[in-house]
Amino acid sequence: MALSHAIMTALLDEELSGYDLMRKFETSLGFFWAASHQQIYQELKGLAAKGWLAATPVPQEGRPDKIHYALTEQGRDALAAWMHEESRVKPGKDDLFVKLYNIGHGDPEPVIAELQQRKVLHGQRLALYEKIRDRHYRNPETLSDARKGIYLALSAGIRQERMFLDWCGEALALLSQLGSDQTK
Amino acid sequence: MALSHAIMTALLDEELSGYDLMRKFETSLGFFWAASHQQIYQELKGLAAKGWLAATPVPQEGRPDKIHYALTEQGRDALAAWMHEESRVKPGKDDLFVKLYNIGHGDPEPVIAELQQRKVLHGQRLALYEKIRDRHYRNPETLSDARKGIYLALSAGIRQERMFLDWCGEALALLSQLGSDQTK
DNA sequence: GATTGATATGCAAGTTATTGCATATGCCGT
DNA sequence: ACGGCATATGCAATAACTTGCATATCAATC
Repeated sequence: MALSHAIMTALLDEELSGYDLMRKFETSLGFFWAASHQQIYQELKGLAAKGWLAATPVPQEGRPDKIHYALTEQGRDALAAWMHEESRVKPGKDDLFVKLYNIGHGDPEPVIAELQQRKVLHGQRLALYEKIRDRHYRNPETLSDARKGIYLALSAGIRQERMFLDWCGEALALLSQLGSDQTK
Repeated sequence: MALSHAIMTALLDEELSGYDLMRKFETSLGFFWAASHQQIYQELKGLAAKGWLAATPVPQEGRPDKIHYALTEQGRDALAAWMHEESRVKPGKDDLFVKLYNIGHGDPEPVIAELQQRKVLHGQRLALYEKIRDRHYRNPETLSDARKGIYLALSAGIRQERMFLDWCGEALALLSQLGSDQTK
């Protein structure tokens, strides 16, 4: 249950609403942690009930009222304690790899098509991440401690996208041969 | 629900028991799809009930009886149809990246320690995967279609491990500076 | 004028995955 | 003799996550 800790981490320096958090998870945090708005709102309630977050309703005009969440002392302590626990890793899951295992037993076309889509997708993401790095994280050594951590997460994202992009190239090259000398 | 399809893919060429599958998921298939034995046994029951797998009890002496599962015609059809569906991707989740975001607000020691562990882990995995590649997948172009797919999955694994290993190096280099000029 | 999209939060039901336990036998080492 | 490990399958409870729906207002677009 580390979604709670990801949320608390996002609240280290600023108060945010569920909606704000949702957008954070769609962009920066989302590079390595996916969460839907339903999950976030539920988790926020749970964390507030536990006393790790403090909820403050913020009335608004012209748009729906929102609720600001802030880290409490207890929340900070819990987060600090969590830093000493062993990290949990859930490897990703991707149908495409299962399909690759399957490719000898049927039409390889859909897999090739998907690989081409992925190549485009990862190319776009790579460009985006590199843009962010070039704008805000030019010289990693000179960054503040907090920003060094963020830079490293970004760097992992960049490396991953580039890796996947290269691999798409290899896969398409190898499978195009296969596509051509197959009878079907 | 693509675990079912991963299982069926493993049964394309051979009958296997739940236990056999479990070991496959711990090794080769496990490179990109994680599943516990509880999940596998449950899924097998479901697939047999659906008619996609045929279960055959195999009495044994000296050890517990087992159940062999084989793909049925229906199962093959379902798998072929699934190949045309859009792939689902679940990105992985890793506490370590959340902790990196957190690193400006406390003791960076545990994160550095974990990075060192990861470096070793990914180094070992990389060596293992490369050994397999060098033994069985030397010349990708000359492989059969089915094995080309498996080679590509392996190649992705190798690239990922190498990428992560390199990144660990970058992270440790950057964070060692941080560790030294911090007062605490 | 009507649809779409952004803002903002939430319930309910279902699926998927994890954790912990349970059983039963045989082999291997000490 | 006894503990631990491999073989082999499974149940039950909980946690985590997805899917579909619901509400309400304002701004912008067609």
